[in-house]
Amino acid sequence: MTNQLDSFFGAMADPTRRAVIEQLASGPASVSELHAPHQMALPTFMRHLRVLEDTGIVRSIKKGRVRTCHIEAAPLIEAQGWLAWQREIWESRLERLDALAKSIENFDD
Amino acid sequence: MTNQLDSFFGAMADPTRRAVIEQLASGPASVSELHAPHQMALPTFMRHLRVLEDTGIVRSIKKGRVRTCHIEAAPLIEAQGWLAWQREIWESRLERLDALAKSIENFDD
DNA sequence: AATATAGTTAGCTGCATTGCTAACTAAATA
DNA sequence: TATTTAGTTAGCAATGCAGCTAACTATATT
Repeated sequence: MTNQLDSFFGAMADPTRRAVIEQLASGPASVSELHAPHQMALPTFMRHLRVLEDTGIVRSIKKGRVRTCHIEAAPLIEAQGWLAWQREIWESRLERLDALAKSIENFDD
Repeated sequence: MTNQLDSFFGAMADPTRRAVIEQLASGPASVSELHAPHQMALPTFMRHLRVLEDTGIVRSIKKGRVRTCHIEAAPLIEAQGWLAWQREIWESRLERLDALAKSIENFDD
């Protein structure tokens, strides 16, 4: 019952992790480059990175002593799809309500 | 620095809460109706509802002894927008890379 | 060979979250 | 008026999460 969405939304709940996504959206980066903008200690930051990797949002390859990270599209697209789906349902419902309201208005004629 | 997105994604990280959203997408419901599909004790469930309300995803009105909940579009739309924005950035980057790859291919001519 | 750099592992702390039960209020129904 | 129903409040226990430091490995650089 526990969806992929669980870990995805959990991962995105943290501003540090969202910032990492934003940075990676414009291209791959090393751990140090990703860490630079953030105040926190490196091990703490690494934990955030690992959450993103465990969720499949980020992948990385280590070459020499540098680990390069890049974004993985699928989970973000899936989450976006879920939100779009929800939205579709409630918007179509609102349209029906709207149509109902209009049909009631017509009683005035 | 703590965005609206923080609490939104945090709220959506829980499957119970996502189920509530799914249920509410097809129309308003009372607390009992929302609680019915879930095993957990009512006070526990109420806490989930409150998280959703605090985040602004759900609103509710109490009439008599019944509290009726309904969905609030704005936060979901905002989150969807954030995801779409990220996607746009990395997709345009991938397109540029693709164009670059093609221009390199042309050296064969 | 010595040093600096990049990342990693282990382990501690404090706070938030998620579950529970018990006991309560307020409104509807019999 | 007594009882049932709907929701709420208070408080406890277990767990998870986010932060830290200290100490370590492996790769470049001088």
